[in-house]
Amino acid sequence: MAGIKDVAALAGVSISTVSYVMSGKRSIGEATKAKVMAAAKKLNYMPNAQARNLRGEPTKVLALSSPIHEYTDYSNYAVFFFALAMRAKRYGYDILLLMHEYGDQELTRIASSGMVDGILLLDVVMCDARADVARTLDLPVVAVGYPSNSDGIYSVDLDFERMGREAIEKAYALGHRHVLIAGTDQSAYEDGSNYLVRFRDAAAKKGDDLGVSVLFKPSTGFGRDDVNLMLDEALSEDPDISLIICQTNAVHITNVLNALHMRGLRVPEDVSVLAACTYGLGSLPRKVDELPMLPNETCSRAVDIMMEVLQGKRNDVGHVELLPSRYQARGTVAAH
Amino acid sequence: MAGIKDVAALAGVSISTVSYVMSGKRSIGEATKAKVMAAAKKLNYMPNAQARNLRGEPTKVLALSSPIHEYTDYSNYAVFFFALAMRAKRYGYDILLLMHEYGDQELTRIASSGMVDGILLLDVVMCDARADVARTLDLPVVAVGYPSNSDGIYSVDLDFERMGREAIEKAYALGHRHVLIAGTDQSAYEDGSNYLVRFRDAAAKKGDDLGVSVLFKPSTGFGRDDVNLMLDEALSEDPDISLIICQTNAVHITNVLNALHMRGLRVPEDVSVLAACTYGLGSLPRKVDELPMLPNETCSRAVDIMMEVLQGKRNDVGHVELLPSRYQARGTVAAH
DNA sequence: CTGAAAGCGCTTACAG
DNA sequence: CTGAAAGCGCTTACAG
Repeated sequence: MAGIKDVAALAGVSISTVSYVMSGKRSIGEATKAKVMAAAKKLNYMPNAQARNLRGEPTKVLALSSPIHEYTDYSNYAVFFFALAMRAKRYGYDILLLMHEYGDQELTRIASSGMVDGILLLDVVMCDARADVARTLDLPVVAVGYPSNSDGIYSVDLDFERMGREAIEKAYALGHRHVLIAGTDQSAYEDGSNYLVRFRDAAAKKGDDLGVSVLFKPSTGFGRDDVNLMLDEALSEDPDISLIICQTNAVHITNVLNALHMRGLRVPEDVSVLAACTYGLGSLPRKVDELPMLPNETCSRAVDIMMEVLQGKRNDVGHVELLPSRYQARGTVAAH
Repeated sequence: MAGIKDVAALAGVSISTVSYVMSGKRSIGEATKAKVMAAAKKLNYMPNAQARNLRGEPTKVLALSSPIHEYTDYSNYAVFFFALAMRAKRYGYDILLLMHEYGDQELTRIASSGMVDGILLLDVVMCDARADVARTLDLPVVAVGYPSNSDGIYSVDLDFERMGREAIEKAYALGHRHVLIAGTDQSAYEDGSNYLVRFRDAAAKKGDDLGVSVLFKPSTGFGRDDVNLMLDEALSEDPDISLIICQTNAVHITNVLNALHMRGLRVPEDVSVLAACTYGLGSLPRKVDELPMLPNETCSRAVDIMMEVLQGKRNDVGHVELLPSRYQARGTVAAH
């Protein structure tokens, strides 16, 4: 691995000259510059990043803390990963992956290692230990997700409470008075998975306000039998359900549609179906009205904010940015 | 951010003493050690990784090169990501993500930056430019996948050629003489996606040897209509097809099963269905016989080999390790 | 049992 | 237009 000394020796100049040629921070005689360039190219020289970092230059690496849980859905995760990484790349930043279950220790370790310029947080829970640790670090932290302890970090998220309210308002406007929220795994709600809880609770609250009955059923699984059991329970508790909001995934929703079909219920004539907080259902063969996650939007924004902070353009730690979702109509929600 | 000087000052000792206490590479008086530990804890001190690296210590970071293509399936990717990252974590290594479309320039940059101890390659194509670059680096490179230019790196992969042969051998043994391979997107084959090509070509070759007709149909999409069109074409070209090998994904396979059902064809009585080179179909409601990818096995092995190389335990660059797949019988393949 | 000093590969004031 | 030297935060021979 060629170092700056090797290049200097080969070009017959001092190492500072090599450094200045590489950085372009000083005007250099054409002849010298050419010699240095030739030597650098010949030796395949690139400055050692560690040495630059020691001098206080940015590492051009962002840490991405994304703890893995039992119920972690790899495919949804990947979308966020990629979105963040792609955006970071546009700014010349690489991503260092941290996926410990307990992300907070990890954070301290990486922050003091000096290997990254900032930290991105994924899979944020309502009360996130990492947000508290962030306060003690002298590195900027931007969360995709909105913890309750959000001072000390920057947060970007969809406005899930608004999404929950809008879903029920829309239902109300269309004449629905009995709504079922078919949720995902119970444990995800108990662990405080941010968006699930916010959406559900805001929907329930709005239901109370408007006089819309909102029944919540977490799922025990996504298979046909699980779905049938869930529907049996729900319909026996409230036979008047006319709108089902699925806060789940493609497989589950497919099975819900199948189950309704089997019961002779037409969509949307008899029952309306809406997917909320879901990913990329648009590419599936079976279309459903959707209040989708917008991972690209949130992740892009998170990286943009990180860049603004790193460039010293903002100084409002604790700022929370909530983006609106976009309703995708696909013909499965109708008036009742 | 507290440095070694701060700790030394607070503890009233020299920085070398602090260093030795932290590393444990020298015996230190109990009193001094206690003072240093207390100071370090109080200041939340952790050694700066950049500085250590400059001194030649390992960075404990592995680069993961995983170029993104148009047809990249995020969810499958994620499985490999996670498997590699989890295994690396067991050895105390973090992962630095590189996802440029042209991974080779990226590789040179990272290698000379000194930020990583080694490089892992994902999404390897038949003739992979990155493998050639690897030769010029003085960092170990381990590929998950088996390029044709595999000297200069270490490679780990499933034995897809063997998998292809075994699929046809099994078909032959069960009396099938007309087999359809329903493939994924044509472009994936054209780009030389390693495993797809190896499996298909080995299957075709074995078909020739045994007198089994092997028809290959790439897919134009995974939806119901795409599948029906593909089946129409295939069955008109060879009406005697009795086994369909799907080299695709869950959505596609589901639609193949549906399409067969619609045509009044029973599985496996009339047509057998086998999934090959697929991911985690076991968790889907609809079970299918499968020759699955084993991402955990391959990725674990890749990281293990990387560690062996880093520890100087092996010196056989160019080594290729091919792991056998495991046939998962689930009742959709029968005698004909 | 502990410390002063060299050096890892760079960048950047300070000189000329 | 170019160079000699200090220093980033560590580790480790070299001394005592």
